[in-house]
Amino acid sequence: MAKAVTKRSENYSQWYNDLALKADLAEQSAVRGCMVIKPYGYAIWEKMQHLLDGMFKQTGVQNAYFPLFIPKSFFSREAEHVAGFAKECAVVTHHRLMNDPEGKGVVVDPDARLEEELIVRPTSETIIWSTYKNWITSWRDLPILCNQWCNVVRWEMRTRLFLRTAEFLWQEGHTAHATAEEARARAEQMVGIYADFARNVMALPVIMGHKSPNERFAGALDTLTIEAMMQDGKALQAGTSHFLGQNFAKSFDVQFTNKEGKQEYVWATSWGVSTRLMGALIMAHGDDNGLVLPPRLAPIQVVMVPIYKSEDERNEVLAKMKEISADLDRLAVSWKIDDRDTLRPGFKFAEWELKGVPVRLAMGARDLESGTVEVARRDTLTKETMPLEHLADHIPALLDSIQQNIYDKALAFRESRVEKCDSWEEFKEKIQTGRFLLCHWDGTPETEQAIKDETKATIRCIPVDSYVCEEEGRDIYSGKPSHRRVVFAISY
RNA sequence: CGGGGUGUGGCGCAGUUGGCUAGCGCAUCUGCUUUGGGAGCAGAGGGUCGAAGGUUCGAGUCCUUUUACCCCGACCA
Repeated sequence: MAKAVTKRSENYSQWYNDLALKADLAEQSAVRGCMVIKPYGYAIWEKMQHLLDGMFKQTGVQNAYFPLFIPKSFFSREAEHVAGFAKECAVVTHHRLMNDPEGKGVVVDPDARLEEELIVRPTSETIIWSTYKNWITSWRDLPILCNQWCNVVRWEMRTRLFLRTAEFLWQEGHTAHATAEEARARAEQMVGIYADFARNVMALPVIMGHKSPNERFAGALDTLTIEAMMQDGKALQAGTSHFLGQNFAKSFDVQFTNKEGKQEYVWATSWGVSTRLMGALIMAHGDDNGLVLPPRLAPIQVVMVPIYKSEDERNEVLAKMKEISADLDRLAVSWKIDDRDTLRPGFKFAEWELKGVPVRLAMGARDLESGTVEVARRDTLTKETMPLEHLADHIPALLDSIQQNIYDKALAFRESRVEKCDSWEEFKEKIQTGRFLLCHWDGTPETEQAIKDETKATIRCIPVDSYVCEEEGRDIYSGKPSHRRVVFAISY
């Protein structure tokens, strides 16, 4: 096991990469742009899946599964959608291999060319809407509320663990509604769930808002987003929810008979979060000692490290730890006793810190004598010795306090880097220092593009629940009139 | 696709104007001592130096070709 990760302050991206590797979350695969998610990383992802899935189901959403392959013709029905994804699609052209006639291994059989190429889904709107067409005839069939957990492929030029990989895991929800109002409400409801999940489970303060037309999903009329600030002050889009209007219904001819007996196109939404959330977790909370997991997401909430000199001592400590673990089971706290005999305590301390386990209990001869245990918390790296008797009752409160503290810390960090800005000169300078700048914008794509070209900054969102600032002013760049401030930042 | 960089045991690297048996740290294995913050000592194993061709008495080192990966742009959750 290597020593500590690269210092966060020295090289942020290297720190990030180091952390993902050394905390045993994931590694680069030999396959171009692809990632292997290791068991520990996957355990965290599974927990995210489980919690989100529960939240979806409470709103009536059901899980389903649609094919990985999309016939090329489906894909090209919605013009804007194609334009948005065409440049990053993997395409299946053949269905058979053969031995190389010249004996150089295996080659693609030229006779096995597909009549119609299949696109490996970069997102499933098209295949799903071609299916929904068969499901929907009457207003009684609506709404349809489906979600799928799956992988998608986007052939990115440059990739980074979790943040941007050629293949990634996500959930995508696709709903069909009888009215525009209902669809809009659903899109808002789902982004609300994402915000709730980010804030209360991931301890990630996010800004909820609308995307500007430039940043909108290809084919959407409105895109809602949650935007988080990473510890380098850059923005990360952590989840999106789209109001698709009738675009896909029209492209795939999905109509229903309404209560008045008239044919109408259905209204659609889609929404998703991906394994990118894992990247957000690392970048928002991690420190120089490694990952910091919010207790509600930690696969292991409490790790116990025995300290001993003899076999007898070892058995005695482990027996006490078994007792503690029984209490923790009753309290639904997940735990692990690290009884590996080949590693020394100091090593284990460092390793579990690297992995971000919220609470560590250490117990040795000293504690056996005095009936105590050492309790260390990951978020503050502080330790205290406390009597064994009331330990179990103390743990849930401690986990809550860690959860809250991680959120508060991230929020305070963001607050310290969000500011209003009304001068273009100041903007150009400040935006490069990792800040969210609240500025006036004239509402035109041209202005946003010009700002992006000059500074790389984009409108992260037009906020709806924090930093809302409806006031008259002048565009930071063009000087034209504006009615509200929007959030500008450089993003991942 | 444009600009820059790197390929040497599992990982990270050194290798001088071409020279003798290719080296170091980490990791691995064995033994003993250790164990309350990433252990110490002793020993051992592991390499066709990215690939192909060339120059030379002699190439990790020079030349040509090629390939892979990384970083900075364009594209993006």
